[in-house]
Amino acid sequence: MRGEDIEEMRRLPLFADVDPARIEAMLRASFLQRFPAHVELVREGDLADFLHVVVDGQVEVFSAYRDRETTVSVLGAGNSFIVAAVVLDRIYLKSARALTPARILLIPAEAVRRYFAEDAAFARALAVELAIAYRSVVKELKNQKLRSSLERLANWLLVREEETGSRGRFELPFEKRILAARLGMAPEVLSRSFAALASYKVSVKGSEIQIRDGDALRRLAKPTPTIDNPAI
Amino acid sequence: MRGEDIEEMRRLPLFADVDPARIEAMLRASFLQRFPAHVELVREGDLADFLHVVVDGQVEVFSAYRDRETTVSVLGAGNSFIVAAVVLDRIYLKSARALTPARILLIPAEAVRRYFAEDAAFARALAVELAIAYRSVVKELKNQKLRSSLERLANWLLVREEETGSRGRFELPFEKRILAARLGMAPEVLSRSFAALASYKVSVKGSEIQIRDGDALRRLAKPTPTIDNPAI
DNA sequence: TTTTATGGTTGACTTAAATCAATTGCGGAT
DNA sequence: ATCCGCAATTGATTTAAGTCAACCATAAAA
Repeated sequence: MRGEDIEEMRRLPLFADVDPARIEAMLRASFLQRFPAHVELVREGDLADFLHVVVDGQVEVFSAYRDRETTVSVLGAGNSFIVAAVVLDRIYLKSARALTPARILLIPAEAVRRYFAEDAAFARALAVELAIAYRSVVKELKNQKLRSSLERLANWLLVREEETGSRGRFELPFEKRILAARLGMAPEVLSRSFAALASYKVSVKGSEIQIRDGDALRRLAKPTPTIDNPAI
Repeated sequence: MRGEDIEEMRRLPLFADVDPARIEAMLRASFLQRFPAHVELVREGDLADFLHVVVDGQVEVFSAYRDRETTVSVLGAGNSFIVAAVVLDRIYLKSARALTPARILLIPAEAVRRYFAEDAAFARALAVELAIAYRSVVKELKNQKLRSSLERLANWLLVREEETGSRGRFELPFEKRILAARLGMAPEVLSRSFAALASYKVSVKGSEIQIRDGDALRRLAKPTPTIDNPAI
């Protein structure tokens, strides 16, 4: 990996408070690689070989079972994935593919485990990363088990709206069929859910969403921090 | 906490490789408490005050939303819970109640965070604990999103059968309505699913389950390690 | 500009699961 | 042994979501 790239990567939250010399050593063993869209990055069932960090682009994390497939999350710049499999030296539980052309930082699993064992600050950073990841999956599980499709969509829209600056309109960050898989419904159900949200003053024109009555949508969505607040 | 209790607790996986003096200090600040059945141990939304470890008895971890409620997991001796909330100093995402009379080890959150910051071995033990917990929630999310009720029940039975020594018969470890909530279905659906499994040679008599044709059940369940193997 | 491929929408229908209501079964208390 | 209370089951029905098929919209390629 090149010096300037290393400079860019060392600020990742993964390396918070870690001795710079150690970060440097880890990064020197790593690869910053470009992938075209649609490429499979990791395959469920394989032994974890690299810790992945999305530098730019979008990555879809998904899982297939029999003839079904579901999207677990869609990651953007700064997100790392498959940390748990790397730390435990286990197989991947999920697959991942590039949704757009993407740059991914690949840190060899064996290096991650070595520094995890040697460097207390890095072990703590990983623990914090894992704790956050754990909580977000728990929220997602509750979202799935406790809500209908329409409620999941309504809440997703509210979170997105907030994340994009609460200006009452925003672009979908990816295709609707990906959103449908992410929210755990068939694409047709997503279409109909959007149609149903018209009566709550939500307009959809292609990938452009407009929320013309946030309060009405919130009354439907009934958001709760222990599912919807990504910061807690 | 009493000396003999401390002796019993220091062998917990949470304390693997941690300096005995530090374990002792942490345990001296802790409480080993008895709770009667049905008591609420932690409430979703409260700030995490203690790391909980089940010493004996059963604990149901659940979450309520609007007029619905779902069981996230049922824990037994040796399991710790709400590790992530304690490490991050955040609110609980889930509630917990004693399902049976239970003894719980309560380690003050503030002590956990102090030793997490000071003791590298403890930080690592927590990271491993979190990584394992993370992976089990991911499996559960996939189980929910990719399988029907009947498939979830069939796979749960196979896992249980294996865990109890593969002898073709075992007892349900808790009430059927808890199992229904755990598997994400209404109690009536569980009843009907059990009835449907009769044609796969599964007999149910109260809480006694008999699997008379494991292969037939496996053909229906189609278990996959990345959802069903608790060891990976 | 037309063609073509693909994503998205809509309609009709099926299936899975939840709900409501009425019993039944069972274990503990008396 | 009998009663009580709750869990579990069963039946009838509703509702949510998935499926299949046709069609429409849009954007890239010819």
